[in-house]
Amino acid sequence: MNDVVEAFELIKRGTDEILLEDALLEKLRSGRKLRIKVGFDPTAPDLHLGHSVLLTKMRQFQELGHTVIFLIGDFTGRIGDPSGKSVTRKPLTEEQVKANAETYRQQVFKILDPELTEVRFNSEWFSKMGAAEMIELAAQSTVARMLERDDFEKRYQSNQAISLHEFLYPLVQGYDSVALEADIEMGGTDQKFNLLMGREIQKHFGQTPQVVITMPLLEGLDGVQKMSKSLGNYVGVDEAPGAMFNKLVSMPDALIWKYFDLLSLKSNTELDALREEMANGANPRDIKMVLARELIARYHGEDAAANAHRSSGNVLGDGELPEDMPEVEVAFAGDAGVPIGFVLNRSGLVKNSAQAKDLLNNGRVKVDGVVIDKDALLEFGRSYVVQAGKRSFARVSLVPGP
RNA sequence: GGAGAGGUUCCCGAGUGGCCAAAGGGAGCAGACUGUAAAUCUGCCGCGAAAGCUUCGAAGGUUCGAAUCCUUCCCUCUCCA
Repeated sequence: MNDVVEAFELIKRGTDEILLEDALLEKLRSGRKLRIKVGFDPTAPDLHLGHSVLLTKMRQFQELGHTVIFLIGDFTGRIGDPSGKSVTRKPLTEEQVKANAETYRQQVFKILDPELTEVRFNSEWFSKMGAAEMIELAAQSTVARMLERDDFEKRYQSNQAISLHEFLYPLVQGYDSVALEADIEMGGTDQKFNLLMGREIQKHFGQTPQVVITMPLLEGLDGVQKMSKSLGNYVGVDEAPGAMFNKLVSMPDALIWKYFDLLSLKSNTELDALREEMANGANPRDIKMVLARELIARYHGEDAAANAHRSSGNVLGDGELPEDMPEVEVAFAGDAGVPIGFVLNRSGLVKNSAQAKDLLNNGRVKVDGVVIDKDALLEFGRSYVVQAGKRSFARVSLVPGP
C-alpha cells in the first residue's frame, strides 16, 4: 500500500495534470504490469533535454516494473502534420522514417531500459485498415467536439482552413491506444485533447480508458522560453560532457528544482534531501553539479561525469589544464618571431584582433603558464600552451610560412 | 495614380563637407565581484600582428577631402485616391 503511494508520488512529480488520479492509483494498486504509451513524431530526432522529459518519466515507470511503448507515428507522419499552424510538413518517405527510427533508438535507449520497451509503428495496424473501418472510427466523434480543441476553435473562428484529415488525427491517435491496449498515455500539455480522445475511443472498443498524464514544457537555460535548438537555450543529449557540465552548472538558480523534477531519476526522498541541503545554506552550484553529474553519466557514462569539469570551456583550478585542448599550427611570414596578437587570432583563441589586444592589455594571456607582454614575440619551431582569458586554451606550434 | 518620410556598422538610433571606423542604447565577448548563478561594475565590440585596408541602400559625379552635396537607380513606410 505504501509502495503504491510512493510510486504514485514519484509519477506525479513534475507532471502538469493526471486525469484521473484515482484511476491511476487503482491501476497501480492492481499490481499488473501496466502499458504506458507515448507517441513520437517520425521527424528527424535531434533530442535535447526538453524532449527527454517524457522519456525520463517513461523510465520512472520502467523502474517501477511497467512496460513502456515507444510509438513512432510513421503512418500519421506520412500524411502530414496536424497542427497545421504554419507550413504543412512534408510527408516522409519510408526510408526517412526508418533512418529516423534508428536514430531514435540510439538516443532513446540512453534513458529507457530496452528490456522494458516496446518500439512500435502505427502503420502496423493502420496500413491494414480499410475505408469502412476508418469511417467507423470517424463516427466516434463529432464536429462540435473537435471544435472544442483550442487550435481548431481559433482557426475556425478566424476563418482559417481546417482540412478534414486534421480531424482524423485525434481519432487515429486514440485508436493507437486501442491497438496497443494502453493503460496510460503521456504527452505534452498541448496533447491533452488528443490524449483524452484516446479514452473515448477505447471506451467505444470496450477497453478501460487510459489514464492521461501531461508533462509541462521544459524551460530552456534562459529560464524564460521553452527549450529549443533555434533559441540556443538547450542542452543536447549528444553534447560533449564538458559542454553539458558548463551549461548545467551555469543555469539560473530558479530552474534547479524544475530540472530535477523533470529530468532526474532520483527518488523523491533524495530530492527532498537536496532541497533541505540548499535550504540549509548549501551552495546552489554544488546542487547543480549533482544534476550535471547525473545527466552526464546517463548520456556519457560515469567516467565522463567525473571528468567533465576538466574540459576546456569550464573554469579550472589554478594551473589545471583541460583534457581536450585543441592543437593548432600557426604559420607566420617574418623572421624575428611571431607577434603574440597574431598567434591569438590565428589560433582561434580570440574572435578578432581587438579582442586579442583587450586581453593582452589586461594581462589575461598566459603562455606556458606565464603572463605575457602584449608586444612579445614567440619563437618559431616550438610549441606553446597558450591561454586567453579564463577558459580558452590551445597548444600552439609555430612554423615559418607564407 | 497623387503627396510625404526614410534606408547608417548584429539590432535600435545619432550624425548634414574635414576633428567619423562614425555618438548613445541594446545584444555579444572578456574581466572584477561571486557560487562556473543573478545583480552590479570595468574594458572590448568593421578587418588586420602591424603598416594599413574596407564600410554608412546601389552605381556614378562634384571636391584637396563625402555617411554628409549632385544625378540616376533599387527598396521600405505613412497619408490620399
